[in-house]
Amino acid sequence: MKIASWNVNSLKVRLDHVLQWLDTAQPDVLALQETKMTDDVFPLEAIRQAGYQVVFSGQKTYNGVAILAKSQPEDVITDIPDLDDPQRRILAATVDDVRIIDLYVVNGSAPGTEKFAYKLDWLNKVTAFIEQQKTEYEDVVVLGDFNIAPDDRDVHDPVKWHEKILCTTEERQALNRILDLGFQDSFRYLHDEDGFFSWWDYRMNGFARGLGLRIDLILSTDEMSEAITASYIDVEPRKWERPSDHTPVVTEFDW
DNA sequence: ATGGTGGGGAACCCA
Repeated sequence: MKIASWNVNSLKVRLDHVLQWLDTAQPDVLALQETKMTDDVFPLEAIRQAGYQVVFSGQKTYNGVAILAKSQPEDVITDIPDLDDPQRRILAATVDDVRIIDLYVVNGSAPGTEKFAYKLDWLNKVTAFIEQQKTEYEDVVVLGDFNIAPDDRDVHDPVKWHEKILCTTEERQALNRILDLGFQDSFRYLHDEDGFFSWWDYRMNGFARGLGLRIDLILSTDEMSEAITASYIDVEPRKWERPSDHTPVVTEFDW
């Protein structure tokens, strides 16, 4: 089972990239973030014609998540307990008996801001939801744009980013609380080197200069993690014309 | 300390 995640930064602009990538990568599951569109204009037909079923939760202008899969995603959840939130950042569905939880984690702006407090509160509530889902479903994959670089290996310049947004101790502790529920960072399960990134700022020519962070993650339960056969970041789409600022991350399981 | 670029949508918000 091949599972992928990609923050597309507008599915309207990036639809051709997604279709192109699906055609060659052929994942069983692709979780998208930042579709930035309402459900009534979601490009259902184009995705179906590519051989994928899809469920989605979108809104105007911001956020928006979708799960594309070769099998029909079922038992869809878009809202979680104690989080009465118009922002469409959460989508859970079952694909081939694996519970897929697609997250577009709050960016958080900067430590000390209201948005940062919202990020930590949001992560707390999502962590409780993941804990609940883990009791209901045996096999769980939590993936998406976490907007957290797990540790300094995931940062091109850890000194410059020290305690900056995406790299603060509080955010990393929040991620660790999810991992402590019994998940592995599937990329780290196979690779311990630094210098692998999934996002580069559009500004200051960040991609060409290697100014990246690894903030797009695929977490798998400890048991599923033993079946990981490959985990990697596909940087190719970041080189395409008019790219997303994120590139797809992929994990393959013998599952 | 600031601002750079890109998407959305039509003046700024968000990242």
